[in-house]
Amino acid sequence: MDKTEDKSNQNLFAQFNNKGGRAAAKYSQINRDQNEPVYKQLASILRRQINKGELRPGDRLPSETMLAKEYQVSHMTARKAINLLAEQNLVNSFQGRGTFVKKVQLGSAAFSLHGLQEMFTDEANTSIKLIEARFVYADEKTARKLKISEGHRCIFIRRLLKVKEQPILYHCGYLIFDPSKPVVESELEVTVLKGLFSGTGSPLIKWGELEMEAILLNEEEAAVLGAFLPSSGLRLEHIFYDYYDIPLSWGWFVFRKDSLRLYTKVGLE
Amino acid sequence: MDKTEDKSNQNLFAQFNNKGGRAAAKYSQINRDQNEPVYKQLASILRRQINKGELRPGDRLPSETMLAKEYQVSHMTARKAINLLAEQNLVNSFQGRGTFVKKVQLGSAAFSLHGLQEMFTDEANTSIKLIEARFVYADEKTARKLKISEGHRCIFIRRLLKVKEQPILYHCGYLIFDPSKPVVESELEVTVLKGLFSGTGSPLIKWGELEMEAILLNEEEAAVLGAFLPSSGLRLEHIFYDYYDIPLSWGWFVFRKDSLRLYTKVGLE
DNA sequence: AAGTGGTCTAGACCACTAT
DNA sequence: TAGTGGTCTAGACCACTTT
Repeated sequence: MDKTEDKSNQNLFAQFNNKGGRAAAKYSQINRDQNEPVYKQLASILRRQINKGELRPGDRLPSETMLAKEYQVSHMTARKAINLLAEQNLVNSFQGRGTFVKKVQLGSAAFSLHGLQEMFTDEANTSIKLIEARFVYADEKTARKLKISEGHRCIFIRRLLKVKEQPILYHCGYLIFDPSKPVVESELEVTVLKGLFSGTGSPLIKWGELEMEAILLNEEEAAVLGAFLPSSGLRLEHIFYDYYDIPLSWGWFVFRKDSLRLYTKVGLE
Repeated sequence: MDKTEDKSNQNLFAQFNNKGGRAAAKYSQINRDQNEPVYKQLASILRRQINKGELRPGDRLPSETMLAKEYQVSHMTARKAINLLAEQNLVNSFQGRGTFVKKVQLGSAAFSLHGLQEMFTDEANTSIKLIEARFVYADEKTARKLKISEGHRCIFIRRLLKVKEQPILYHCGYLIFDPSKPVVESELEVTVLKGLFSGTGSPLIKWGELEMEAILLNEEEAAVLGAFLPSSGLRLEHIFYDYYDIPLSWGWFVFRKDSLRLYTKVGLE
């Protein structure tokens, strides 16, 4: 049956398989006395089989019914194990056809800003300096980004984050001036920046748009960040919206190219 | 009971709530005749409540038991709805305490390379030109990246991706020369690049490491990509590993700053 | 002790795909 | 028609937190 399907590409990877097929299952069993949930154990077993090459990209996993029978678990538990692997981008399920091991996909890679969050955790060595905060009237671009009319009153702020006295991150932003919105005052506080990343910040923000791009640092940015010219950097632009979907603030973070590491993995290791 | 918990921050958002508490539930019910699964319907109802501000960041969702009772579904179905919201980064669950609406977290944002995948889908307008492919002996850096000894024989390739005759992406890479590995020949084919992104490529790759950084284009890169100097760009470095966790290839993609858009959203909209 | 999320089951039924 | 994934249930039990 599906034994033949397993055999079809076996030759290329013969070195990985001592027995082939489902004999491999015999080596790892579910341990009910263990604290780890059964579905996680089963997911680990399957992940290990993928890692070893016993299950290769394109291969079909044993059906949920088969897994349930083999490992003495219920259908729902077997499903949960497979769903876990699906969440981890290792397999794909197709109704009526089966579940298949994914090939490595560069397009599924994602660079997280988690590392940025960590910059703020080391509180003892982190300081944020408010360089400037002043009233301005919105120019054309600001008005467009914040969906206000040109000339509307705004607050423009510039801040610099230092870690161990090294300048790391330069932040500029425009806040709509509206005395009825408490976010305006609190946005000036240094804690808010940290809160934005770690999630302890203002609950007035419902959502935000982010865009990252490579830039040439301008003179001001280079000076503030202690970089030479010409020099490249990363610019992270953000617009935050409130619960009416009305923009609250628009701004951008500028990083020296060496102060933000964007690293990720694809596939399984 | 939890009604009091709801009230605690109500004042700030009074304008969003007509009744407050679970009266809101009465407006949306589960429709069993519909094709959409019950758990997705319930997740949508809760998502809508978050979107409207009836459930705000920090608020506790009704317990799974309550949801099950209110919407006449089983415990497991209510859980599945909540898990869906958790996957979408909207809520957090804590055993023994409850499930809470998340605050917007910049650190949880992630920039996907999905857009890159799309560059290759428009096959009619896409062409890949092999600029160079030649044998080289690994220098110190190449040897380190590929975990081989200096002087090991490699193949160095340079390729250019054009979309509608516009140069978009410049790819350089080193492949370990090993006649027994079929990946070497196939890596030279243009289809492989596309496959890497869309997942139809070599199943010999088990995993890969990726790093993105901002760069100043050098003369060669600027010339190939049709950019002026000085000019910034993005560099995506990659190392791919086989099923023995041995490096297969090392290389990098270079983009003009305007040809790769890294955009994402946080929170809910 | 009561309430919360988390796990697991055994069985039912459905939608889809292969044959 | 048989096999696949996908949904749903009613009830059991567990681990944890709050009161």
